[in-house]
Amino acid sequence: MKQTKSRKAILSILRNANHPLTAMEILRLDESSTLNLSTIYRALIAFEAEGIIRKDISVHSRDALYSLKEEEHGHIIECIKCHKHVELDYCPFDEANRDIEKKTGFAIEDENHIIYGVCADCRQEK
Amino acid sequence: MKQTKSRKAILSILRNANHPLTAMEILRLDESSTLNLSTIYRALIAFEAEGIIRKDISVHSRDALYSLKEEEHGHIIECIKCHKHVELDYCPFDEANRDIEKKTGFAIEDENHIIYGVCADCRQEK
DNA sequence: ATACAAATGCGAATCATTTGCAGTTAGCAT
DNA sequence: ATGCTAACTGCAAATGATTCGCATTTGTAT
Repeated sequence: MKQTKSRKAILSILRNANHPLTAMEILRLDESSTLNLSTIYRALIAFEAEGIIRKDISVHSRDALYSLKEEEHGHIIECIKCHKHVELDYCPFDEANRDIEKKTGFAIEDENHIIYGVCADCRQEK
Repeated sequence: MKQTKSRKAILSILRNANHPLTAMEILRLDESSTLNLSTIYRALIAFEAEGIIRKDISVHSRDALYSLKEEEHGHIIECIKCHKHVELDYCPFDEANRDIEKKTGFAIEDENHIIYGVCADCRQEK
């Protein structure tokens, strides 16, 4: 995989953002305005194949979200009523994932970083 | 919400299938060949709003998967290399989800029915 | 420096999903 | 039963994120 200016810029944008980004957001966050959408998509595909980044798709929107993979990861909890996001700074699924690995032989990647639920506020309104 | 022939047919197809379906698959599984894709999509949106069905989107394909919500639910484990699907007939996240609920006040919906990993075969090939 | 595979930019193609609109129904009230 | 109306449907066209073809450029190994 070649180290190009575009790819460095994309990684840097992902690194600086503290939340997952869409391809379009990466385009807009590029200060030099030199990135091309196709290039971004192709780079993201390459990064994902390398295991450098993660791709998430929220059920409520059509576009994919990309974020750097880091050793420690948390999760985003999204309210299915008001779409509010709350961050969880640890992974509560480690144990369950190890259990699945034992039972299925799969090496679980824990790629589902968006957890859905109804937040306390929306629960009360009911 | 009106009970129409189309909607009954769609629910019946979802009920008979023992795995999540795309809108196109529902169309093809309609024996009477009377369903229309737009109708299917609109019905699925309505069902989802009612909380009757669940919508999943795999990171590796472009189309959404729909399945009836049932009291007991399992998960699909998808290999990120060969895209093979394996079904898990129970939910390994109950405990973790209860933990998140306690910590955040969210009522977790456990909507991520697709779990990603690398299957035993693909792990060996490496 | 040279060479060649990999990456890029542009526009055009894909294709699941949505939408507009005119015609049809379910289901409630009379 | 009958009528009414909002909800539903069918069709074709629009949408919009993502992908692709191809000619050109660039990174890096030799």
